Amino acid sequence: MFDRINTYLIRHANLTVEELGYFNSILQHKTFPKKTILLHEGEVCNFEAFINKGCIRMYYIDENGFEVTLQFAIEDWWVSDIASFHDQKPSSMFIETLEECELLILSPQTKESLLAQVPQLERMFRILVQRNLSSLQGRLFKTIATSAQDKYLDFIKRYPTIPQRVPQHYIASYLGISAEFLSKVRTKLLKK
Amino acid sequence: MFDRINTYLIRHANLTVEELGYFNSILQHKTFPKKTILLHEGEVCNFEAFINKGCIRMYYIDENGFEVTLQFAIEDWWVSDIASFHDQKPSSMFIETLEECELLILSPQTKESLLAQVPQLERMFRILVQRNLSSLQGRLFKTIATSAQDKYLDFIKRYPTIPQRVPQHYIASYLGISAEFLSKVRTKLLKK
DNA sequence: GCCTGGCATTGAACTAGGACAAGAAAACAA
DNA sequence: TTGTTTTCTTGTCCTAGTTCAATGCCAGGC
Repeated sequence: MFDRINTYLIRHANLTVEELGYFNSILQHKTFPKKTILLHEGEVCNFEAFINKGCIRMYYIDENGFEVTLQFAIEDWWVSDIASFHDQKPSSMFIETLEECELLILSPQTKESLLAQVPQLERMFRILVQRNLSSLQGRLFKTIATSAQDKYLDFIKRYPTIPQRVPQHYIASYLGISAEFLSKVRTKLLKK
Repeated sequence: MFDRINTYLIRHANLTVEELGYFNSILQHKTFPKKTILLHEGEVCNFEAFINKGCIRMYYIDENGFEVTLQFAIEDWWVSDIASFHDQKPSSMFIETLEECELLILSPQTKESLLAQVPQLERMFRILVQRNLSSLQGRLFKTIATSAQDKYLDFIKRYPTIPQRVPQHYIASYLGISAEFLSKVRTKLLKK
């Protein structure tokens, strides 16, 4: 049950066996069926979850019902609305399971005490957020600067396993194009 | 010289007078004329700089010379390509002064020793990056989901002082629209 | 005082991608 | 198996925003 996260932790922080054990001991293990909404817009996000198994999508919806997928997350990823979690303020996004999911969960309180007990995790989480930030920067650039086709090609190159796991129209909403147009882009690519 | 940053530090971390003094003591104070490129694409970013005075722009350029402004930064902001700075790998962005700038600079080494001396700063920097991430998430959403006009209105509301300080075509490149179209949007708004 | 180069504006022609509608094809449930 | 829902495709028409080119504007250097 803790194999994945321990492998992850060993790679990203060097903890003693006791620290690792403590980390494991405060995690809450939960499973959720497919299509469970873990966080609604307007709610406060009270989890930071490590995905042990499954696939999750984070997305926004605007006034007109238009959806933008912010992120797909699979095994070994952390999911949370960090801003909401950290400041305990209402979130403006949704988080939803796309498959049955097995999660290891930190609450704001357990995370606090974890950081108090194992201060060097502060650094691990910082680096995690930094990487996230940096990849989001690159994505914003591509979203603005490149064509639908290039964004799609880039996506399947970067995340080769995702297209097999999630409906195509969610990928469109990640790329910032309509589902119909993505379909057209794909047929054009297949003809070559 | 350290007024601004100390006000900032007191607000964001609670340091003792000695810690504050130590922080100040390792900062490198530098000024740069307008239009100085502080970081070129391909270079390793070796600064994390607090803006004491001035205005800075971070941007990407693609193969065709198309520019995307990632960020404007003014007084009280930190600027750096965090990924490049942290991993000491080549950056893919440019950082340029738009006005004469007065900066307080950390190098990778001084930042390391600062964090070693004053561990609770680890948290301050993490929160800084978290806020950044969260606002970039919101921006990506708006970039994808809203019209040019709404993006512009949102921008001037969020950053009311920026339009007076930077050329308009840079704002267009921040919003992800052409300079010409921004001009058309503006004249349309003025007619109302 | 005048020239020069960066900015902003405007218009005309064009295009990438959107919206809508309708059908086909999977996926799922019972 | 059959009905139901969700997903994917394809075509037609449409529009927000681009590109290009021309013009004017002003700020700064000498």
